[in-house]
Amino acid sequence: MTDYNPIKIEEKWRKKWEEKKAWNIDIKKSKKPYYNLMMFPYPSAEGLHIGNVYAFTGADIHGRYMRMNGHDVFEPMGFDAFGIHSENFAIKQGTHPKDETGKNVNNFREQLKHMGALFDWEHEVDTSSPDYYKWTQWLFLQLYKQGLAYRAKAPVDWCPGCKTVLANEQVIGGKCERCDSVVEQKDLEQWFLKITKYAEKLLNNLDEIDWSEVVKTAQRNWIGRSTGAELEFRIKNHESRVRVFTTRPDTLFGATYLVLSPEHPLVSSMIHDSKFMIQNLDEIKDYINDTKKKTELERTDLAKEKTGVELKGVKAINPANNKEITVWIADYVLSGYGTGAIMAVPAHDQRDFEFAKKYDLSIEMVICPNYPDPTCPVLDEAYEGEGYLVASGDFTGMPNEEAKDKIAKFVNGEEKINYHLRDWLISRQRYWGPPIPIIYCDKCGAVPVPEKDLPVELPYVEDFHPTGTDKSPLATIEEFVKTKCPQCGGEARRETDVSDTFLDSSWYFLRYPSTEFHKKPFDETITKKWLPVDMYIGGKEHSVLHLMYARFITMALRDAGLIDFEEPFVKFRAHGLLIREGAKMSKSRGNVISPDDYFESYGADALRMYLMFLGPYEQGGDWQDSGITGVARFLKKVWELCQNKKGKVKNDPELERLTHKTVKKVTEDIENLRYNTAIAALMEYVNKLTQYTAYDIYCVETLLQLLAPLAPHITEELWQEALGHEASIHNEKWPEYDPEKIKEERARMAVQINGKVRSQIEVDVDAQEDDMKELALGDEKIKKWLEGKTPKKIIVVPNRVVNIVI
RNA sequence: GCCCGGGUGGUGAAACUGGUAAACACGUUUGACUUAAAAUCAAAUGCCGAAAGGCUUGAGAGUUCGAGUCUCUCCCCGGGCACCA
Repeated sequence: MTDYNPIKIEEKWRKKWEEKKAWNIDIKKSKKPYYNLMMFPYPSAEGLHIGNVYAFTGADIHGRYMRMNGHDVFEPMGFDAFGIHSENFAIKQGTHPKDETGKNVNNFREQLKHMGALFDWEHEVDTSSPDYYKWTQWLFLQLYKQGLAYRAKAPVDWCPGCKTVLANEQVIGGKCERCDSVVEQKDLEQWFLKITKYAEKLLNNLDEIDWSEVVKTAQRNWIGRSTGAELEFRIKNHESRVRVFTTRPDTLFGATYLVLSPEHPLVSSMIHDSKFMIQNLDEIKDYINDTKKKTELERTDLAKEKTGVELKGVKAINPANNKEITVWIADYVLSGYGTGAIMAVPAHDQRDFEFAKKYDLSIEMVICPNYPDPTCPVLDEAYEGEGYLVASGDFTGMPNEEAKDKIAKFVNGEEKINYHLRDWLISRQRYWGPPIPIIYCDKCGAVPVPEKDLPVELPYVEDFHPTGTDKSPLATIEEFVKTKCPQCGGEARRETDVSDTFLDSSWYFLRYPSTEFHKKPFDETITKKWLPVDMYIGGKEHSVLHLMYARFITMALRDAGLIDFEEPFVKFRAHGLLIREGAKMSKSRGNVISPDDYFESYGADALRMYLMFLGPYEQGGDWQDSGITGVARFLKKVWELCQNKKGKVKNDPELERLTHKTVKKVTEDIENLRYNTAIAALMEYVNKLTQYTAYDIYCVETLLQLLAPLAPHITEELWQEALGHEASIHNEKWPEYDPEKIKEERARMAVQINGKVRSQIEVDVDAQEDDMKELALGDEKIKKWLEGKTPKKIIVVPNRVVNIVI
């Protein structure tokens, strides 16, 4: 009998599988395609992170399970190698991202090969290779043609750390998601993708797709749909109008002032137009300047007291009651949302209430909870609840919900839906990304690079460091910038910004099956066969980034007639976070687990299984250093079980039942990504088997088949070498169970008195309820407890419990 | 503030439609084997108690013969959104 040497057998099978290309499937001819996708990593210099291994193992088990269920599983892997993260790392190391990336990709690939996953390396993708980013640029051009890519001057978020502008989604609480710097606001001309066009579809489709609920809610929150009305206020003695967005038109009679954001266009025109006769111009200019100096973080700090300035001399007219009201500017009103102006109803909005208190503005209650009792409560905070209208002209007495529509109509308001979602800013003033394929010509304006001229190659630039200006380092490369206009042939300049990394990853799943095609991004027939993706597994940190962008791009490509589906991922599951002994793993804590250490000591099978055993996959796991010995012991037991070929004994009913039960349990658990309990069931099964001196070989075969997706190497070795099968276990069909054979003959029942367990009885499973009752009452312990008292009531749950109530 | 998760032994965690809480593992203790250690095997292990028994799923209330599971109120941890009008 040979000892279990995981390192040796894993190396052996790794080689064999690679030689045979065991997992590669015929993309073109496949009859039962199953696209099993996981989020490709960015190849950092530190190498494969244990969190990657955790994520990929769970996804690979799913793929292997589907494979044994007869599907042609396509499980590609690639590298998100372009982008700020790779570039920042190169800067830190004093290397060049291009040299760095090649090295890291090779390192990652080698590490990934140790996992024993189904990865198909013939379909690898690297977003930084010209063969890939050529099509990222092509994608941009398609969006441009559709009118979904546009250039606009807008207030944008600038990260002083990364020295580039960022998309909205990449600013978390006023800070850069990459480097944590507080972002600043700049007015710059940038390229945007019109994701807002799809806001409604992105939101509505969420109800239909089979995705983890966490991610769906995150996206719903982010899209942030709110319905209301736009109302118009006249300015007294002037032709100007102010439009406001409100979700509470029912409170219009209580609007006692207007607030404009300091950036509101009307504000600057008022300053420059003497007709307005503003009395405190200097004060207003100062306030606007102060606002400009603030970062978004300071401006939106909830803790800070609200500030504002009245536009003295300007009055607006409340359209509901024609009362004159004052007009203010305040930085708590954001220019980017709604119309950049609000009607303030201090009685029914907490923010307005605070502002009104501070500046002593009138607070008029128009919604009252205790109508028709005319006494309204005295407010020490805004009343935001339901009620009936008071002091609201003809609407007085109406329930406020009903009044929303009616008052909006009464003042000719317009129904309006607003979204929190903003267009996707994709320009980056950085080097390591695909140059945006646009040429500027003095005569023709912005001209897209003709598709035949793609890729616009990223030149190898010695000094690729971000400049810190609003220009990318490419702007200093004369040979790159200077070009001819594709339209008129005249002198022209190239766009020098590159696009956001998330554009690279927004379509990579379309590329994988078509990597062999070099003249198109994805082949039509193959795409029809393989997409949308059947299962996508990844982290929830990309809920409103990658996962939303990918959906948007898919919708846009569909509308362009390039694909025929609008949701890229039929099923998405978010895995949990892997932590270590209760704490997050991070470089700064120095508590990051190295997968290589475990590949080389316990082996990949033990590592895979331990990671999955830690807890429910979708919930995350807490790595305990001492824990891996448990699965290592288990694998050793499995090994030994297969070495001693015990005698053939058929029809041990208890063992047969357990075998079928285990098949059922493991099948259901794997299907639902509950790998931890699947492993527990296998452990129980093995513990039982080791107690037997003889059993049918079928038991061991079934065990290995159930274990194969979790521990691919050891099961292959035992299947072929110990049990003598010629073909791979991974080509075996997934075991089935017979529901008839799971049924027990006898059952243990609890006997309770007033709900407390006092004894146990054993019964035939198909016994009559009365027999169970009788057996319970006859039990010695129960008799003692009853002491001759007559039960008031006896409840029998067959094969479970008898509860005697006295 | 709003929206998702979650709170169960010393630890990671199980528990089907409400029906014997703590499966599976780690750790610990004891014993066997060994000169010894490791490995392995066997036994014990929720808490209190010598035992009988009592108590126990974040807290409190409720529904029920019976609640970790359902309802309500509240507390704590993780995450998302947020002066969004």
